[in-house]
Amino acid sequence: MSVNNAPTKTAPAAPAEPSPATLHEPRYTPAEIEPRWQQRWAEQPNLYGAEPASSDKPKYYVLEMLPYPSGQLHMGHVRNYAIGDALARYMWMQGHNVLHPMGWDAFGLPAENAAIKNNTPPREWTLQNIAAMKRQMERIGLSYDWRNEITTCLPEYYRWNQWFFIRMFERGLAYRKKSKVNWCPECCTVLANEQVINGRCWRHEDTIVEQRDLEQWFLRITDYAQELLEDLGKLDGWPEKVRTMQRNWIGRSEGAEVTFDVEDAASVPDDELATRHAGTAVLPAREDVKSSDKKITVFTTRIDTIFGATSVQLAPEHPLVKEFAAANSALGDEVSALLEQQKKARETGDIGAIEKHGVFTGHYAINPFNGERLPIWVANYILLDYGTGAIMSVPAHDERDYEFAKKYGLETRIVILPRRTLDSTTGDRANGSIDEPMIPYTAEDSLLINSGEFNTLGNKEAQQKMAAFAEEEGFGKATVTYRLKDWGISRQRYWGTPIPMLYCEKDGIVAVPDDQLPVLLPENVEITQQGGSPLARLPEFVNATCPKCGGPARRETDTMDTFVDSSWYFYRYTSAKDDKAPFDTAAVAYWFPVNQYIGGVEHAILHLIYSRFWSKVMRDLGLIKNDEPVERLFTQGMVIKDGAKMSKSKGNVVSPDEMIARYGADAARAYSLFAAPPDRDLDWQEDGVAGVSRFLGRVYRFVIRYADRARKAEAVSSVPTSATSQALLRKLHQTIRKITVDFSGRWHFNTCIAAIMELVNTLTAAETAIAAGEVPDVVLAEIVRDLVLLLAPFAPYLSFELWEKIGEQGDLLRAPWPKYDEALAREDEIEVPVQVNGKLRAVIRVAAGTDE
RNA sequence: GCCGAAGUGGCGGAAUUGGCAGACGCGCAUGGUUCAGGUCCAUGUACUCGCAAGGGUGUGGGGGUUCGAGUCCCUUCUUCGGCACCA
Repeated sequence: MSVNNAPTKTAPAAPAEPSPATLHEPRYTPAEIEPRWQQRWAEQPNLYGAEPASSDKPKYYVLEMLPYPSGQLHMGHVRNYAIGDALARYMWMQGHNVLHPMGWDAFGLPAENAAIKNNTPPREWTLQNIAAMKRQMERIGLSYDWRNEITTCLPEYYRWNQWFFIRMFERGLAYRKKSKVNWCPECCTVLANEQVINGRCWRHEDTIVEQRDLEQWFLRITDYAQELLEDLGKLDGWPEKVRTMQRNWIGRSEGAEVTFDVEDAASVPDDELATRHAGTAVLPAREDVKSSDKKITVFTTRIDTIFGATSVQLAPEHPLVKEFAAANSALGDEVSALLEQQKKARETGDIGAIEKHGVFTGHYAINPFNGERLPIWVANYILLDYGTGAIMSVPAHDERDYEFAKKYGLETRIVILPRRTLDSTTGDRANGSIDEPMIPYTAEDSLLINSGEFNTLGNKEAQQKMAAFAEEEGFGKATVTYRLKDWGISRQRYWGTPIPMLYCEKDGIVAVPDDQLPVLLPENVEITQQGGSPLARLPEFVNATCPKCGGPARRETDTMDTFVDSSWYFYRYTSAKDDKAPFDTAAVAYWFPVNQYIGGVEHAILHLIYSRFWSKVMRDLGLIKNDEPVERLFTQGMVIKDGAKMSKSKGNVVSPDEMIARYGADAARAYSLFAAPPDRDLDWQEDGVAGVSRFLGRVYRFVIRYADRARKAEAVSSVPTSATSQALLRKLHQTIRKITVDFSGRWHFNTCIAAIMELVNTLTAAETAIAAGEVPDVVLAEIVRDLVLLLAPFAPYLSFELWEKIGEQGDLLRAPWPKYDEALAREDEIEVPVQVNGKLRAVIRVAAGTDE
């Protein structure tokens, strides 16, 4: 309606009945109700406890990602836990035996930073934060089984990190090597590849990660690359987005390695040497030219194009480049420049955009397939850490090689043709017939030319035959390369699990024996921001005895990446008090896999790939039976305010405490479910919380108003029906159906809560009829009772309060979820629109169930 | 560049299978209740023409299939997320 004519408008205002209900009604006061129930729940420590494996209920393990104890819950946590809590409560009510645990990812850098800033020991700071956050969780009313709470920074937990580490060491899955590692100058420690995002630290998005040469401990996750990739196919309860991200991260690529000999320059006749120039030309095969002892192995996915190779390209850091540069300082300088460009590109994050530069080394490599000698170049776009750090360059059939060749005037040789080209030009393919504009021609469905005995083969077939040929001849083989690298877990920091290793002059690297575990993290450590492991400054920690020879040994002073802690924590929840083993294998066999895991998508390729790896290792150790830890994964969206993720730096943080103080925990958590579907980003609007709070108030008053009638209702065999009670029951059963169906998979809790709102709107609209006695007490009792049950997963405080008010004695959490009756939910008549030529012509009413 | 998700009122979002687009909530408007209000209640609220009855237009844009399209097909634009000289 238009609103600009208010004066003339006569409001229908059927003199609003002085609604007796509104006069002296009790008000909904969450500030009074919620603490009272919180107190009562606290007096029943086993309220949300899972039953043992002997339970006759089907098991259901619902898990939310454990938080880092920063000291403050934020709205992202509240949302995450509200989703999990609704599910846990629903599953209990559906008759499942539910494990719903919580713990603390308690090691990590912030504790050390806080220690420096406030002069508080990391342990104390962390434990205080845990206590504070636990209080917040209890205030929110989350249904955790706290009996199996874990805190990863306590020795009872981290000793098992050490135990696992030693098991992996024994099997060669943990090893030490010197290599280039990512160094965050802000964290003063090494980072895993997964913790580097566009060349920046995952915790410091403005800090460029440096490369350093360090000796570090690695876990051989690459041993499981293939299985990690394959088993993604089994995880159909995971979001496709996460599976794709992991697939990309593992980055499998099939191809071949081919080893090129490097020509011995001394064997080249003088007349040829005189004609050599800038390394742009391929030199023909010559019997009298000998190989040196140097070799270059290249990785290629297109061995079928090897006859088209016109140069070999090395990464600036390739070991052979160092040898070449040692004898040629001018080359050394140019290579340094190339390396500099590559580093810079990595740091700025657009390595794909830098201009290609290269330099000719003056050396030639011999193509083992035809004896041709290819100039060896160094190029800034070749990465040492992918493949072999060396490639064969085929300008006619690779975009990058083409670009490079064009810039430096290298030869271009066509060795594959589109199949269709050959259909029309059946005979001579010797010189090919690709038009210049078609180059680089990279299509896979093609045929070989100019490739000696491999001519006319299809390229797929050629790839197999050529790799097989290389293997027979001993200069290559088919191989698979992964982008995934081994997981570097050494951290030069204090607040983490000590790596349980010793260095003995006589016996070398020795594991700490199991009976000496845990290697305790010392408490009296001075923490500073200066580099180097803080533990190295504690002689009483460093100096140890070799368990093999009894002689002096030096203790490892690095600690483990905190992602080790979270890689297996959910197994420990099944038996957190076990002091003989990381967990009770029988309990794990009962509870695993986790039925539903809920957390943020930011862990898609950190925690979620590490923990899959860890599970597979534990399976191979014989500890567990399951191949995968998590059956279904749900990634909830972020909480946004004013268009940006809530963060202190942006100043748009909404504190859960403040929301709870103002509207109550029920309203805050129900709003976090109502404002958006859980997998999407949620735009926080405080007025919306007020709206949900109003709704809860309407529920409260409605139920209280009829609590007496509901309580006194007596079951009767036949209920007199009226149109009103029919309509109300229909709406009720439609609502039950909607929410039940949604819990089975779709999880659009926003529409579930909307459905309850609709139900309440329908009920309030019928109050005149109810007052007039058109709805029997039994019906009213059913409606009121089911309404409270429907609300229980979303607003537990209010539900418990009303449950008691309507005279129920039993535990609401274990009360059976209401069943819907299809017959009652069905509409008697439905309206069917009839359209002709796009115009609505009529709406006809037909009995429900009428066919088309 | 490649892969993925999403574009619907003033706002958050509904519309599991093609069937009256805008449920539910916020906001806003009017009225009532109230000493007061970050209270409660009622009614209205996509846009647009019209005093009204009533009409027209509408789900990022363009085309198509269909009696009927937010939904299916083709094409295109925009936003967000991931990967990226990966050989």
